[in-house]
Amino acid sequence: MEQQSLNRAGLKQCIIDGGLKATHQRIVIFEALEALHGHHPTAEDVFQLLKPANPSISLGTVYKTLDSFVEAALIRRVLSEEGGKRYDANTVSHSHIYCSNTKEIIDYEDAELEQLLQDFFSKRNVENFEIKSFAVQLTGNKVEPDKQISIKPVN
Amino acid sequence: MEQQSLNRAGLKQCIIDGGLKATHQRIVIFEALEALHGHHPTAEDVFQLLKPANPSISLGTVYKTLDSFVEAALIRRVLSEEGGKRYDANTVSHSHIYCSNTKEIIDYEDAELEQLLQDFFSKRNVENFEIKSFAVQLTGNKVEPDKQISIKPVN
DNA sequence: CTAATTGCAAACTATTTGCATCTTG
DNA sequence: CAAGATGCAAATAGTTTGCAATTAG
Repeated sequence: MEQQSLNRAGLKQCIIDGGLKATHQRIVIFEALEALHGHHPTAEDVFQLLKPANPSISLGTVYKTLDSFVEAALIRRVLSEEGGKRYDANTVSHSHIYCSNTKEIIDYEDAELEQLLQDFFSKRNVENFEIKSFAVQLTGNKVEPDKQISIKPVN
Repeated sequence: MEQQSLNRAGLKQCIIDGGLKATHQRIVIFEALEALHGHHPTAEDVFQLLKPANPSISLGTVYKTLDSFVEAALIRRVLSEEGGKRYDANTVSHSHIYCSNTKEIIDYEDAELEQLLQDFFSKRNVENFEIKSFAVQLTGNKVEPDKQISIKPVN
C-alpha cells in the first residue's frame, strides 16, 4: 500500500536515472519530498523543512530543483484550485480529494476505480488526443475529522 | 450539447439569483466569461477582453468579481498545474483534458463517463468524506491538430 | 438613503532570472 | 576540467487590500 521509502543511495540513483546530476541539495530535496508524502507541499514547505538541517540551502534552488524533477518525471505537479504550485513524490496513478473547508489535498488510492477508468479509456477513443494518464478529482468535505480523533479522551 | 448562451437580462437575473447586486461591471464580466466558454480564462484574460469596450473597468474589480461569482457558485475555479487561477462559466459536471504541449485545458463532456462515475461513487463509500462532486482529469497531447486542419489544401 | 461595489494605488506573495562561484562526473 | 548546479539578490508575475468615491436596490 505505502510506496517504498528510499534511503539516500536509492534517491541518488533515482536522480541519476532521471538524467540529472546528484548534488547534495537534490538528494535532500528528494528526501524531503518523500518525508512529505501525501502532503503535496509547496516549494516553500520543502524549503522550511530543509532549512534547519541545511541552513545554506536557498529557496531559489528548491524552485529550480522541483522544476527539474517534474521535467525528469521523478515527481509530479499537483493541480491546485488555490493557484499555488504543489508537488507530489507519489508517481503511482492515484486520485485526489480536495477538501473545500481545509483546502487540503488528500491522496485517494482506489484500485477498483483505477481499473474501471483503465477499462473505460481503453475502449473509448478521445478525439484528437493521445491520453497519457487520468485521475479523478473528488471535491468534498472532511466529515467531523477533529471530533472523530478526539472522541477517545486522554486520561 | 452547447450550454444556452444568455442575453444581458438573463445574465443579470443569474447574478441576482446568486444573491449579488447586478452592477454593470458584473454583467459584462459574466458576459465575457460566457464568450470565453471553453477557454478557462484567467482574470487578466477577462480584463483584456473587456477593456476595449469598457475602458474604465479595473483589474481589481475583475479579481473581486470572479471571487464573488465562485462564492455564489455562478462559475467555478478550474484546477491548474501551471499555478494560475482560471475560471469556468460551464457549471455542468464535466471533465478536462490537460494538453502537456500547449498547456491548454480542454472541456471533455462524456455522458457515459459521468454516469459510470456516478454509479461507482453512489456505491463506494469514501471514508471520512462527504463527496460533493467529481471530475476526471485527462492528461495527454493533441494529435497533430494543425496537420489535421491543414490536410485539405486551400487552392 | 445606505450598504455594497468600484477604481486606484500600494502592498504582498509566489516565482523566475542573471550571474559569479562552486561541484559533480 | 567542463558542463551544469548553486546561492544570492534583484526583477517580475499574480493577487489582495485599504479607502474615498460611486451606484444599485
